[in-house]
Amino acid sequence: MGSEQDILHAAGELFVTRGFGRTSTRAIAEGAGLQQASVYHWFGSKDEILLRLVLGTVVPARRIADRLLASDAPGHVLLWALTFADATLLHDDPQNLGVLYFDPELDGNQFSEFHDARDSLHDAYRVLLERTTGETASEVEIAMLVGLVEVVITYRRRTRCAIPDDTPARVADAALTLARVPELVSDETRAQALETLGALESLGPGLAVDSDRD
Amino acid sequence: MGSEQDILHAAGELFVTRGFGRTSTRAIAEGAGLQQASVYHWFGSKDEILLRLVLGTVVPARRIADRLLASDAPGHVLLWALTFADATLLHDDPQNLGVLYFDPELDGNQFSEFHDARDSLHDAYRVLLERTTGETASEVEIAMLVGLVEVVITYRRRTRCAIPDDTPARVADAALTLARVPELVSDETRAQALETLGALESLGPGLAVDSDRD
DNA sequence: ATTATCTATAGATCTATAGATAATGC
DNA sequence: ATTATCTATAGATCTATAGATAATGC
Repeated sequence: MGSEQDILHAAGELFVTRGFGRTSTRAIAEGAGLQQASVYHWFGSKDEILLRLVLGTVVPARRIADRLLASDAPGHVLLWALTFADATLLHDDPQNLGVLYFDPELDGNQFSEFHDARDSLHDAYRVLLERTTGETASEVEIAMLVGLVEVVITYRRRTRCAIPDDTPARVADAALTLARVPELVSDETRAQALETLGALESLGPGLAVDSDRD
Repeated sequence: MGSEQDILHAAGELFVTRGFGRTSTRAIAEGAGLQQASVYHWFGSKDEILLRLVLGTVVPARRIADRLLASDAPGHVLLWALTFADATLLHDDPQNLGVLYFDPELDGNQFSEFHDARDSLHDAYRVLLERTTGETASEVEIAMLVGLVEVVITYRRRTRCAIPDDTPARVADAALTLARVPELVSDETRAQALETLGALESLGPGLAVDSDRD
Protein backbone atom coordinates (compact mmCIF):
# COMPACT_ATOMS: atom_id res chain seq x y z
CA MET A 1 0.00 0.00 0.00
CA GLY A 2 2.55 2.63 1.07
CA SER A 3 4.85 4.28 -1.43
CA GLU A 4 7.88 3.07 0.49
CA GLN A 5 6.87 -0.55 -0.05
CA ASP A 6 5.97 0.18 -3.67
CA ILE A 7 9.46 1.57 -4.23
CA LEU A 8 11.11 -1.44 -2.60
CA HIS A 9 9.00 -3.79 -4.64
CA ALA A 10 9.64 -2.05 -7.94
CA ALA A 11 13.35 -1.70 -7.22
CA GLY A 12 13.65 -5.35 -6.21
CA GLU A 13 12.07 -6.46 -9.45
CA LEU A 14 14.34 -4.25 -11.55
CA PHE A 15 17.56 -4.94 -9.65
CA VAL A 16 17.03 -8.69 -9.96
CA THR A 17 16.07 -8.70 -13.63
CA ARG A 18 18.19 -5.89 -15.12
CA GLY A 19 20.84 -5.39 -12.46
CA PHE A 20 21.42 -2.57 -10.00
CA GLY A 21 23.70 -0.58 -12.24
CA ARG A 22 21.27 -0.55 -15.14
CA THR A 23 18.29 0.46 -13.07
CA SER A 24 17.65 4.19 -12.90
CA THR A 25 15.74 5.94 -10.15
CA ARG A 26 13.35 7.02 -12.89
CA ALA A 27 12.56 3.39 -13.72
CA ILE A 28 12.04 2.60 -10.05
CA ALA A 29 9.70 5.56 -9.64
CA GLU A 30 7.72 4.55 -12.71
CA GLY A 31 7.35 1.03 -11.36
CA ALA A 32 6.11 2.45 -8.08
CA GLY A 33 3.72 4.88 -9.76
CA LEU A 34 5.59 8.00 -8.70
CA GLN A 35 7.67 10.74 -10.22
CA GLN A 36 11.42 10.24 -10.14
CA ALA A 37 12.07 12.89 -7.49
CA SER A 38 9.52 11.39 -5.08
CA VAL A 39 11.75 8.40 -4.53
CA TYR A 40 14.06 10.74 -2.61
CA HIS A 41 11.38 11.53 -0.11
CA TRP A 42 11.63 7.90 1.09
CA PHE A 43 15.23 7.00 0.42
CA GLY A 44 18.37 9.12 0.53
CA SER A 45 19.98 7.31 -2.37
CA LYS A 46 19.79 4.32 -4.66
CA ASP A 47 22.28 2.53 -2.43
CA GLU A 48 19.93 2.92 0.51
CA ILE A 49 17.21 1.07 -1.40
CA LEU A 50 19.59 -1.77 -2.16
CA LEU A 51 20.64 -1.94 1.49
CA ARG A 52 17.06 -2.18 2.67
CA LEU A 53 16.35 -4.97 0.19
CA VAL A 54 19.32 -7.14 1.14
CA LEU A 55 18.80 -6.53 4.85
CA GLY A 56 15.23 -7.73 4.44
CA THR A 57 16.47 -11.06 3.12
CA VAL A 58 19.32 -11.74 5.53
CA VAL A 59 17.98 -10.42 8.83
CA PRO A 60 15.15 -12.98 9.18
CA ALA A 61 17.62 -15.81 8.58
CA ARG A 62 19.99 -14.38 11.11
CA ARG A 63 17.22 -14.10 13.68
CA ILE A 64 16.34 -17.76 13.25
CA ALA A 65 20.01 -18.68 13.51
CA ASP A 66 20.37 -16.81 16.79
CA ARG A 67 17.46 -18.69 18.30
CA LEU A 68 18.64 -22.07 17.07
CA LEU A 69 22.05 -21.48 18.60
CA ALA A 70 20.35 -21.12 21.98
CA SER A 71 18.63 -24.50 21.65
CA ASP A 72 20.07 -27.63 23.21
CA ALA A 73 18.80 -29.99 20.51
CA PRO A 74 21.44 -32.21 18.83
CA GLY A 75 23.83 -30.47 16.47
CA HIS A 76 22.68 -32.30 13.36
CA VAL A 77 19.04 -31.42 14.08
CA LEU A 78 19.91 -27.75 14.42
CA LEU A 79 22.08 -27.80 11.32
CA TRP A 80 19.27 -29.35 9.32
CA ALA A 81 16.86 -26.81 10.79
CA LEU A 82 19.00 -23.79 9.95
CA THR A 83 19.76 -24.99 6.45
CA PHE A 84 16.11 -25.76 5.84
CA ALA A 85 14.87 -22.47 7.26
CA ASP A 86 17.41 -20.39 5.34
CA ALA A 87 16.73 -22.27 2.10
CA THR A 88 13.00 -21.87 2.66
CA LEU A 89 13.33 -18.12 3.06
CA LEU A 90 15.26 -17.95 -0.21
CA HIS A 91 12.82 -20.33 -1.89
CA ASP A 92 9.73 -18.43 -0.82
CA ASP A 93 10.97 -14.93 -1.56
CA PRO A 94 8.69 -13.77 -4.37
CA GLN A 95 11.44 -11.83 -6.12
CA ASN A 96 14.46 -14.04 -5.44
CA LEU A 97 16.24 -11.07 -3.92
CA GLY A 98 19.10 -13.34 -2.87
CA VAL A 99 20.44 -12.69 -6.36
CA LEU A 100 21.57 -9.32 -5.05
CA TYR A 101 24.05 -10.96 -2.65
CA PHE A 102 26.39 -11.59 -5.53
CA ASP A 103 26.43 -8.04 -6.81
CA PRO A 104 29.89 -6.44 -6.62
CA GLU A 105 28.18 -3.14 -5.84
CA LEU A 106 27.59 -4.53 -2.33
CA ASP A 107 31.31 -4.48 -1.51
CA GLY A 108 31.36 -0.84 -0.42
CA ASN A 109 31.31 0.37 3.17
CA GLN A 110 27.77 1.66 2.78
CA PHE A 111 26.66 -1.94 3.13
CA SER A 112 28.56 -2.97 6.25
CA GLU A 113 25.30 -3.47 8.14
CA PHE A 114 24.40 -6.15 5.62
CA HIS A 115 27.80 -7.77 5.79
CA ASP A 116 27.73 -7.84 9.57
CA ALA A 117 24.41 -9.66 9.56
CA ARG A 118 25.67 -12.07 6.94
CA ASP A 119 28.91 -12.77 8.79
CA SER A 120 26.91 -13.49 11.90
CA LEU A 121 24.74 -15.95 9.95
CA HIS A 122 27.83 -17.67 8.58
CA ASP A 123 29.21 -17.98 12.08
CA ALA A 124 26.04 -19.76 13.15
CA TYR A 125 26.59 -22.23 10.33
CA ARG A 126 30.11 -22.78 11.58
CA VAL A 127 29.02 -23.42 15.16
CA LEU A 128 26.28 -25.86 14.15
CA LEU A 129 28.56 -27.66 11.70
CA GLU A 130 31.13 -28.10 14.47
CA ARG A 131 28.46 -29.31 16.89
CA THR A 132 27.43 -31.86 14.28
CA THR A 133 30.85 -33.23 13.37
CA GLY A 134 32.54 -32.68 16.72
CA GLU A 135 35.53 -31.24 14.88
CA THR A 136 36.79 -27.79 14.03
CA ALA A 137 35.36 -26.70 10.70
CA SER A 138 37.69 -25.26 8.07
CA GLU A 139 36.83 -22.13 6.15
CA VAL A 140 36.33 -24.15 2.97
CA GLU A 141 33.81 -26.42 4.64
CA ILE A 142 31.79 -23.48 5.90
CA ALA A 143 31.96 -21.82 2.51
CA MET A 144 30.69 -25.01 0.87
CA LEU A 145 27.88 -25.35 3.37
CA VAL A 146 26.71 -21.80 2.82
CA GLY A 147 27.20 -22.21 -0.91
CA LEU A 148 24.90 -25.21 -0.86
CA VAL A 149 22.09 -23.14 0.65
CA GLU A 150 22.63 -20.34 -1.81
CA VAL A 151 22.18 -22.80 -4.65
CA VAL A 152 18.49 -22.13 -4.12
CA ILE A 153 19.12 -18.63 -5.47
CA THR A 154 21.05 -19.63 -8.58
CA TYR A 155 18.79 -22.60 -9.24
CA ARG A 156 15.69 -20.37 -9.16
CA ARG A 157 17.39 -17.88 -11.40
CA ARG A 158 18.43 -20.42 -14.01
CA THR A 159 15.03 -22.06 -14.35
CA ARG A 160 12.91 -18.99 -14.61
CA CYS A 161 9.77 -20.81 -13.49
CA ALA A 162 9.07 -22.29 -10.06
CA ILE A 163 11.42 -24.88 -8.61
CA PRO A 164 10.20 -27.98 -6.72
CA ASP A 165 8.78 -27.38 -3.27
CA ASP A 166 10.97 -30.03 -1.70
CA THR A 167 14.13 -28.14 -2.65
CA PRO A 168 14.78 -26.69 0.82
CA ALA A 169 14.47 -30.13 2.42
CA ARG A 170 16.79 -31.66 -0.16
CA VAL A 171 19.32 -28.91 0.43
CA ALA A 172 19.13 -29.54 4.17
CA ASP A 173 19.64 -33.28 3.57
CA ALA A 174 22.64 -32.47 1.40
CA ALA A 175 24.08 -30.28 4.17
CA LEU A 176 24.20 -33.29 6.50
CA THR A 177 25.63 -35.45 3.73
CA LEU A 178 28.31 -32.84 3.11
CA ALA A 179 28.98 -32.74 6.86
CA ARG A 180 29.86 -36.44 6.53
CA VAL A 181 26.98 -37.67 8.65
CA PRO A 182 24.74 -39.12 5.91
CA GLU A 183 23.49 -41.72 8.39
CA LEU A 184 21.72 -38.91 10.26
CA VAL A 185 19.66 -37.95 7.21
CA SER A 186 16.37 -39.43 8.32
CA ASP A 187 12.71 -38.67 8.85
CA GLU A 188 13.44 -38.48 12.54
CA THR A 189 16.01 -35.73 12.08
CA ARG A 190 13.65 -33.83 9.81
CA ALA A 191 10.77 -34.17 12.26
CA GLN A 192 12.87 -32.97 15.18
CA ALA A 193 14.17 -30.05 13.15
CA LEU A 194 10.72 -28.98 12.07
CA GLU A 195 9.53 -29.26 15.65
CA THR A 196 12.38 -27.09 16.86
CA LEU A 197 11.59 -24.50 14.19
CA GLY A 198 7.90 -24.62 15.08
CA ALA A 199 8.71 -23.80 18.67
CA LEU A 200 10.70 -20.76 17.47
CA GLU A 201 7.98 -19.43 15.25
CA SER A 202 5.71 -18.72 18.17
CA LEU A 203 8.32 -16.22 19.30
CA GLY A 204 8.30 -14.06 16.21
CA PRO A 205 7.72 -13.70 12.47
CA GLY A 206 9.67 -16.90 11.83
CA LEU A 207 9.68 -18.16 8.29
CA ALA A 208 7.31 -15.58 6.91
CA VAL A 209 9.14 -13.43 4.39
CA ASP A 210 8.55 -9.90 5.55
CA SER A 211 10.71 -7.95 3.13
CA ASP A 212 7.94 -7.81 0.59
CA ARG A 213 4.34 -8.53 -0.12
CA ASP A 214 3.24 -9.53 -3.59
CA MET B 1 51.03 -6.24 -24.58
CA GLY B 2 48.24 -5.46 -27.07
CA SER B 3 45.62 -2.86 -26.34
CA GLU B 4 42.88 -5.45 -26.69
CA GLN B 5 44.32 -7.47 -23.81
CA ASP B 6 44.92 -4.31 -21.81
CA ILE B 7 41.26 -3.39 -22.19
CA LEU B 8 40.09 -6.87 -21.14
CA HIS B 9 42.39 -6.80 -18.16
CA ALA B 10 41.35 -3.36 -17.00
CA ALA B 11 37.68 -4.09 -17.57
CA GLY B 12 37.90 -7.40 -15.69
CA GLU B 13 39.43 -5.69 -12.71
CA LEU B 14 36.80 -2.96 -12.64
CA PHE B 15 33.81 -5.20 -13.34
CA VAL B 16 34.79 -7.54 -10.49
CA THR B 17 35.54 -4.84 -7.94
CA ARG B 18 33.01 -2.11 -8.75
CA GLY B 19 30.46 -3.97 -10.84
CA PHE B 20 29.66 -3.81 -14.54
CA GLY B 21 27.01 -1.13 -14.22
CA ARG B 22 29.25 1.23 -12.31
CA THR B 23 32.18 0.88 -14.65
CA SER B 24 32.34 3.45 -17.43
CA THR B 25 34.14 2.99 -20.71
CA ARG B 26 36.22 5.97 -19.65
CA ALA B 27 37.44 4.12 -16.56
CA ILE B 28 38.25 1.06 -18.65
CA ALA B 29 40.21 3.16 -21.13
CA GLU B 30 42.12 4.87 -18.36
CA GLY B 31 43.03 1.49 -16.86
CA ALA B 32 44.24 0.36 -20.25
CA GLY B 33 46.23 3.55 -20.90
CA LEU B 34 44.02 4.75 -23.75
CA GLN B 35 41.51 7.46 -24.47
CA GLN B 36 37.86 6.55 -23.98
CA ALA B 37 37.03 6.48 -27.68
CA SER B 38 39.87 4.08 -28.48
CA VAL B 39 38.07 1.30 -26.65
CA TYR B 40 35.58 1.27 -29.53
CA HIS B 41 38.28 0.42 -32.00
CA TRP B 42 38.55 -2.99 -30.30
CA PHE B 43 35.07 -3.63 -28.99
CA GLY B 44 31.70 -2.62 -30.38
CA SER B 45 30.18 -2.09 -26.97
CA LYS B 46 30.63 -2.53 -23.24
CA ASP B 47 28.52 -5.69 -23.44
CA GLU B 48 30.95 -7.16 -25.93
CA ILE B 49 33.80 -6.76 -23.43
CA LEU B 50 31.77 -8.52 -20.76
CA LEU B 51 30.95 -11.35 -23.17
CA ARG B 52 34.60 -11.88 -24.03
CA LEU B 53 35.52 -11.99 -20.36
CA VAL B 54 32.92 -14.57 -19.33
CA LEU B 55 33.55 -16.69 -22.43
CA GLY B 56 37.22 -16.77 -21.48
CA THR B 57 36.37 -18.34 -18.13
CA VAL B 58 33.75 -20.88 -19.20
CA VAL B 59 35.08 -22.12 -22.53
CA PRO B 60 38.24 -23.77 -21.12
CA ALA B 61 36.13 -25.65 -18.56
CA ARG B 62 33.73 -26.74 -21.24
CA ARG B 63 36.58 -27.99 -23.40
CA ILE B 64 37.91 -30.14 -20.56
CA ALA B 65 34.40 -31.45 -19.88
CA ASP B 66 33.98 -32.50 -23.51
CA ARG B 67 37.20 -34.50 -23.41
CA LEU B 68 36.41 -36.14 -20.08
CA LEU B 69 33.03 -37.27 -21.40
CA ALA B 70 34.84 -39.20 -24.13
CA SER B 71 36.98 -41.06 -21.60
CA ASP B 72 36.04 -44.56 -20.42
CA ALA B 73 37.46 -44.11 -16.92
CA PRO B 74 35.05 -44.83 -14.02
CA GLY B 75 32.33 -42.24 -13.44
CA HIS B 76 33.55 -41.17 -10.02
CA VAL B 77 37.06 -40.59 -11.36
CA LEU B 78 35.75 -38.40 -14.14
CA LEU B 79 33.43 -36.53 -11.80
CA TRP B 80 36.32 -35.83 -9.44
CA ALA B 81 38.44 -34.79 -12.41
CA LEU B 82 35.88 -32.36 -13.84
CA THR B 83 35.10 -30.83 -10.48
CA PHE B 84 38.78 -30.45 -9.69
CA ALA B 85 39.65 -29.00 -13.09
CA ASP B 86 36.76 -26.53 -13.06
CA ALA B 87 37.51 -25.47 -9.48
CA THR B 88 41.18 -25.09 -10.37
CA LEU B 89 40.38 -22.80 -13.28
CA LEU B 90 38.27 -20.64 -10.98
CA HIS B 91 40.90 -20.80 -8.25
CA ASP B 92 43.78 -19.82 -10.52
CA ASP B 93 42.04 -17.03 -12.39
CA PRO B 94 44.01 -13.93 -11.33
CA GLN B 95 40.94 -11.70 -11.32
CA ASN B 96 38.28 -14.12 -10.08
CA LEU B 97 36.20 -13.36 -13.16
CA GLY B 98 33.73 -16.06 -12.14
CA VAL B 99 32.13 -13.31 -10.06
CA LEU B 100 30.66 -12.03 -13.30
CA TYR B 101 28.53 -15.19 -13.72
CA PHE B 102 26.15 -13.91 -11.09
CA ASP B 103 25.56 -10.55 -12.69
CA PRO B 104 21.94 -10.02 -13.75
CA GLU B 105 23.25 -8.04 -16.72
CA LEU B 106 24.21 -11.40 -18.26
CA ASP B 107 20.57 -12.44 -18.66
CA GLY B 108 20.09 -10.67 -22.00
CA ASN B 109 20.17 -12.34 -25.39
CA GLN B 110 23.49 -10.70 -26.23
CA PHE B 111 25.08 -13.32 -24.01
CA SER B 112 23.50 -16.49 -25.39
CA GLU B 113 26.89 -17.73 -26.54
CA PHE B 114 27.99 -17.72 -22.93
CA HIS B 115 24.85 -19.42 -21.70
CA ASP B 116 25.13 -22.12 -24.33
CA ALA B 117 28.66 -22.95 -23.23
CA ARG B 118 27.60 -22.96 -19.61
CA ASP B 119 24.56 -25.18 -20.24
CA SER B 120 26.82 -27.60 -22.03
CA LEU B 121 29.17 -27.67 -19.04
CA HIS B 122 26.28 -28.30 -16.70
CA ASP B 123 25.13 -31.16 -18.87
CA ALA B 124 28.57 -32.74 -18.56
CA TYR B 125 28.20 -32.55 -14.78
CA ARG B 126 24.84 -34.27 -15.08
CA VAL B 127 26.20 -37.10 -17.22
CA LEU B 128 29.17 -37.74 -14.93
CA LEU B 129 27.02 -37.56 -11.82
CA GLU B 130 24.68 -40.16 -13.31
CA ARG B 131 27.61 -42.36 -14.31
CA THR B 132 28.82 -42.14 -10.72
CA THR B 133 25.58 -42.92 -8.93
CA GLY B 134 24.00 -45.14 -11.60
CA GLU B 135 20.76 -43.22 -11.15
CA THR B 136 19.03 -40.37 -12.93
CA ALA B 137 20.12 -37.08 -11.41
CA SER B 138 17.48 -34.53 -10.44
CA GLU B 139 17.81 -30.88 -11.34
CA VAL B 140 18.40 -29.97 -7.69
CA GLU B 141 21.28 -32.41 -7.41
CA ILE B 142 22.97 -30.98 -10.49
CA ALA B 143 22.40 -27.45 -9.25
CA MET B 144 23.99 -28.34 -5.91
CA LEU B 145 26.95 -29.98 -7.59
CA VAL B 146 27.60 -26.96 -9.79
CA GLY B 147 26.97 -24.68 -6.82
CA LEU B 148 29.65 -26.51 -4.89
CA VAL B 149 32.22 -25.76 -7.56
CA GLU B 150 31.21 -22.13 -7.77
CA VAL B 151 31.82 -21.79 -4.05
CA VAL B 152 35.42 -21.20 -5.10
CA ILE B 153 34.26 -17.90 -6.57
CA THR B 154 32.31 -16.66 -3.57
CA TYR B 155 34.90 -17.97 -1.13
CA ARG B 156 37.66 -16.06 -2.92
CA ARG B 157 35.54 -12.98 -3.00
CA ARG B 158 34.70 -13.05 0.68
CA THR B 159 38.27 -13.50 1.89
CA ARG B 160 39.95 -10.88 -0.17
CA CYS B 161 43.35 -12.52 0.12
CA ALA B 162 44.41 -15.88 -1.30
CA ILE B 163 42.50 -19.02 -0.38
CA PRO B 164 44.23 -22.34 0.41
CA ASP B 165 45.75 -24.18 -2.51
CA ASP B 166 44.01 -27.43 -1.64
CA THR B 167 40.58 -25.86 -2.12
CA PRO B 168 39.94 -27.39 -5.57
CA ALA B 169 40.80 -30.88 -4.29
CA ARG B 170 38.57 -30.44 -1.25
CA VAL B 171 35.73 -29.26 -3.47
CA ALA B 172 36.20 -32.31 -5.68
CA ASP B 173 36.16 -34.56 -2.60
CA ALA B 174 32.97 -32.87 -1.47
CA ALA B 175 31.41 -33.48 -4.88
CA LEU B 176 31.80 -37.24 -4.40
CA THR B 177 30.52 -36.97 -0.84
CA LEU B 178 27.49 -35.08 -2.08
CA ALA B 179 27.00 -37.73 -4.78
CA ARG B 180 26.61 -40.21 -1.89
CA VAL B 181 29.75 -42.15 -2.70
CA PRO B 182 32.00 -40.95 0.16
CA GLU B 183 33.72 -44.35 0.17
CA LEU B 184 35.19 -43.47 -3.23
CA VAL B 185 36.93 -40.38 -1.87
CA SER B 186 40.45 -41.76 -1.79
CA ASP B 187 44.00 -41.12 -2.89
CA GLU B 188 43.45 -43.69 -5.60
CA THR B 189 40.52 -41.78 -7.07
CA ARG B 190 42.47 -38.55 -6.93
CA ALA B 191 45.50 -40.14 -8.58
CA GLN B 192 43.44 -41.65 -11.38
CA ALA B 193 41.65 -38.36 -11.94
CA LEU B 194 44.87 -36.39 -12.11
CA GLU B 195 46.28 -38.96 -14.50
CA THR B 196 43.24 -38.68 -16.74
CA LEU B 197 43.54 -34.89 -16.71
CA GLY B 198 47.25 -35.12 -17.46
CA ALA B 199 46.53 -37.19 -20.54
CA LEU B 200 44.11 -34.49 -21.73
CA GLU B 201 46.53 -31.66 -21.24
CA SER B 202 48.83 -32.94 -23.94
CA LEU B 203 45.98 -32.31 -26.36
CA GLY B 204 45.53 -28.61 -25.69
CA PRO B 205 45.86 -25.64 -23.35
CA GLY B 206 44.31 -27.67 -20.52
CA LEU B 207 44.29 -26.06 -17.11
CA ALA B 208 46.26 -22.99 -18.09
CA VAL B 209 44.05 -19.95 -17.74
CA ASP B 210 44.25 -18.25 -21.08
CA SER B 211 41.74 -15.46 -20.67
CA ASP B 212 44.30 -13.20 -19.10
CA ARG B 213 47.90 -12.67 -18.27
CA ASP B 214 48.88 -10.72 -15.19
C1' DA C 1 46.66 1.50 -47.67
C1' DT C 2 45.85 -0.07 -43.30
C1' DT C 3 45.77 0.08 -38.52
C1' DA C 4 45.64 2.40 -34.26
C1' DT C 5 45.02 6.21 -31.83
C1' DC C 6 43.48 10.82 -30.77
C1' DT C 7 40.29 15.10 -30.14
C1' DA C 8 35.80 16.75 -30.13
C1' DT C 9 31.18 16.22 -29.57
C1' DA C 10 26.16 14.89 -30.19
C1' DG C 11 22.63 13.30 -27.71
C1' DA C 12 20.92 10.99 -24.17
C1' DT C 13 20.91 9.93 -19.95
C1' DC C 14 21.18 10.02 -14.68
C1' DT C 15 21.27 11.47 -9.54
C1' DA C 16 19.98 14.56 -6.34
C1' DT C 17 18.23 19.12 -4.85
C1' DA C 18 15.11 23.29 -4.64
C1' DG C 19 11.00 24.92 -4.12
C1' DA C 20 5.93 24.89 -5.27
C1' DT C 21 1.49 22.55 -4.52
C1' DA C 22 -1.77 19.52 -2.66
C1' DA C 23 -3.53 16.57 1.00
C1' DT C 24 -3.93 15.27 5.84
C1' DG C 25 -4.68 15.80 10.68
C1' DC C 26 -4.73 18.59 14.82
C1' DA D 1 1.89 22.08 10.71
C1' DT D 2 3.19 18.03 8.65
C1' DT D 3 3.57 14.81 5.14
C1' DA D 4 3.69 13.49 0.48
C1' DT D 5 3.93 14.56 -3.94
C1' DC D 6 4.93 17.26 -7.99
C1' DT D 7 7.58 20.26 -11.61
C1' DA D 8 11.82 21.98 -13.01
C1' DT D 9 16.51 21.81 -13.28
C1' DA D 10 21.61 21.96 -12.17
C1' DG D 11 25.44 19.59 -13.01
C1' DA D 12 27.64 15.69 -13.98
C1' DT D 13 27.97 12.00 -16.22
C1' DC D 14 28.04 8.32 -20.06
C1' DT D 15 27.98 5.72 -24.71
C1' DA D 16 29.02 5.84 -29.22
C1' DT D 17 30.26 8.20 -33.57
C1' DA D 18 32.81 11.40 -36.82
C1' DG D 19 36.69 12.71 -38.54
C1' DA D 20 41.66 14.13 -38.01
C1' DT D 21 46.37 12.52 -37.16
C1' DA D 22 50.08 9.51 -36.57
C1' DA D 23 52.36 5.08 -37.23
C1' DT D 24 53.15 0.83 -39.82
C1' DG D 25 54.02 -2.08 -43.72
C1' DC D 26 53.83 -3.01 -48.65
